[in-house]
Amino acid sequence: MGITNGYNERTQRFINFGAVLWLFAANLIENLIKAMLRTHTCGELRISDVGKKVALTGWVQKTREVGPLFFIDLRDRYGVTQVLCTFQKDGEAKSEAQNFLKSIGREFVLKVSGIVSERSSKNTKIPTGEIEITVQPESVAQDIQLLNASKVPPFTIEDETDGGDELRMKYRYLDLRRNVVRKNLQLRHKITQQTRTYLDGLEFIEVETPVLIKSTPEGARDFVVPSRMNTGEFYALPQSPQTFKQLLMVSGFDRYYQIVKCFRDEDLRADRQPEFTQIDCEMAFVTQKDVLDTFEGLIRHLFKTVKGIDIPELPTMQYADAMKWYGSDKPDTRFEMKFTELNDAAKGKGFAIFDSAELVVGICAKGCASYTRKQLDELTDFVKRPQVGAKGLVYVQVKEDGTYKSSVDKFYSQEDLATWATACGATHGDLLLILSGDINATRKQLNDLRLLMGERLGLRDKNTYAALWVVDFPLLEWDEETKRFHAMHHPFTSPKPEDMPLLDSDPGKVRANAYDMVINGTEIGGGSIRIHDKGRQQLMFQKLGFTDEEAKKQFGFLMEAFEFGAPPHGGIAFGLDRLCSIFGGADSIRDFIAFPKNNAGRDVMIDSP
RNA sequence: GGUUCGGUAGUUCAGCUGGUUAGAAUGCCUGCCUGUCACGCAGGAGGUCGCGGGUUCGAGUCCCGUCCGGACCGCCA
Repeated sequence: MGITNGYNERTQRFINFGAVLWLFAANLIENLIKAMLRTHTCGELRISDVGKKVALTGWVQKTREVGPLFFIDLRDRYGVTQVLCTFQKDGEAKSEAQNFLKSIGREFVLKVSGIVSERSSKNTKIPTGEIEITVQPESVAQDIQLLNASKVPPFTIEDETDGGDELRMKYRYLDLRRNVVRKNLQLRHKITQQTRTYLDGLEFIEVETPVLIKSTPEGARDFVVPSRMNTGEFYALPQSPQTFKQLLMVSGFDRYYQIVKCFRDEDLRADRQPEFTQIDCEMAFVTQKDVLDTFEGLIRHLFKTVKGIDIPELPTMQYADAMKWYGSDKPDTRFEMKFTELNDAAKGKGFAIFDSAELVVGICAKGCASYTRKQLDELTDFVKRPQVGAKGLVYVQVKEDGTYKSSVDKFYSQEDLATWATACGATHGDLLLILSGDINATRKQLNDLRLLMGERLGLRDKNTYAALWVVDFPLLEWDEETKRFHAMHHPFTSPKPEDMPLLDSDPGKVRANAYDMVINGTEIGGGSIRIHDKGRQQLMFQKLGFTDEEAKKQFGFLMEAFEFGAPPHGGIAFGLDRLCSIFGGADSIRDFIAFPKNNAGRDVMIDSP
């Protein structure tokens, strides 16, 4: 039922009440329609409504004049309805009504009153295509009411707009009139609404936390807000409500969530905005498994209710395996093309580059043996770009006749190459692509190449979804710049108890009770089981290089709270914008945000900052 | 901070090795058209080739600088 249907059905029944009342009723409708701006939306009238007197409002999508026929496509967010006014063809000068209609331009705002009629020529492409609203030429002045004129819009308000990104951002309010962008925001609405439904069903409570808080030393740069009442002092905007949600656990809220804006003052990307929205969640008295189960449930619920898709149970992958097999902590598992490490097979044959490499690792691109020299050079150029940073690329073509052709034939026999091919699972017609060098850098480079090949081979279909958990992240990460360890997730993440002894001897090896949810190669959410013990939290701060004083100044409130009966707890936060873009099949999150910022963090519409 | 691609009509773009008056599509304006719906047909208007400098007989085109936009690297606990 449409938003205005209630009135109309009642009225319509009234009309049919009896012949005696007919005139009275017709009069009443006439007056009601005059008083109301609209009785229906532009998307709801059907063949069954023929004969009704209605009033519609909306924007002029387009006008068409075909001899004495004058068509107007009237658009609102519900759809498009055609309006028709038929003039007599008498060869006389144009009537006032005709001139008025001709003066109506795109995006003018109209109220149109008229009779729903069956079209003599129907349009099967739109839901309202069987009907049109007819207006008599002599009543145009009363029935087509100009509510507001419009300048000619700078780009077409159509699904396939002619407008470029820059212009669309400057006139974002016009861009938002387009179906595609509006649908993205409706998708976002549905995701947040279903998130609330799911979490509410599990006794989660949505609690708002403050936006003016204090600066944190670790993590991204903070946005800062000067305080008028405390001269020279500043608030920071939250990068996440992390400490507050943990305090809510201490308060006994037990299950909290919040769909909340967060702020990070870092450079932007297609999937990164300085202000973004998280689905922020925390639970008390839970193990890691409880958290994973609960939020795997959320994501399955969203796929089901929003996309109508039943996704399979989420596999779990160790961080170490993700790095080894995919060279990334957010593997795109829509396709295999796993890494094969070739150190044993490739070293010791006199090829200095491989011999001196920490890692020799390859992937098998199915059916790509026929790549030309030019295509292979292109791949080499790709990995040698500064953004990827490889020194070179070794390839092995497994020819259809079972012979091997490689860029390192000088050093390796056909038998050597056969060993590689077998290890990589390559058969006739496949192409091995091999990189070597420092272990972390090489994995990262091969990851870039793997994603490129996946793209080329059409293995990254936007309508296919592969979700998984990546678990057992390292607790700490060495920072070359500051020459110290810092928290990979955040300083409140609990180490795995069995790895605690390593904290002194080999801190980089300590694993954390931390996990990410990854969909199609995008990190969609991440969280951890937290430390809830003051002593252990203090120890963590020490390991991170905080003095006791600094720790107390920064996080004294949290550690003091831990002294008042903090329950074991853990949680997760999802990036709502990214989730929306994945559900919408887009690479950029910008079209899922009503008013996004550009590459330079600028809002070009309001011209700020 | 860096890499890279782009900036030409209202808009999206083409414009070769530097060479006459810078083109197309679409939008806009005018006229015609009795069933259009990406209507059709005929005509018309519309340009500081982002900006500044340089090379040259001559620059939209080449060079340098700069501004703006996109993608990426660094960064993003």
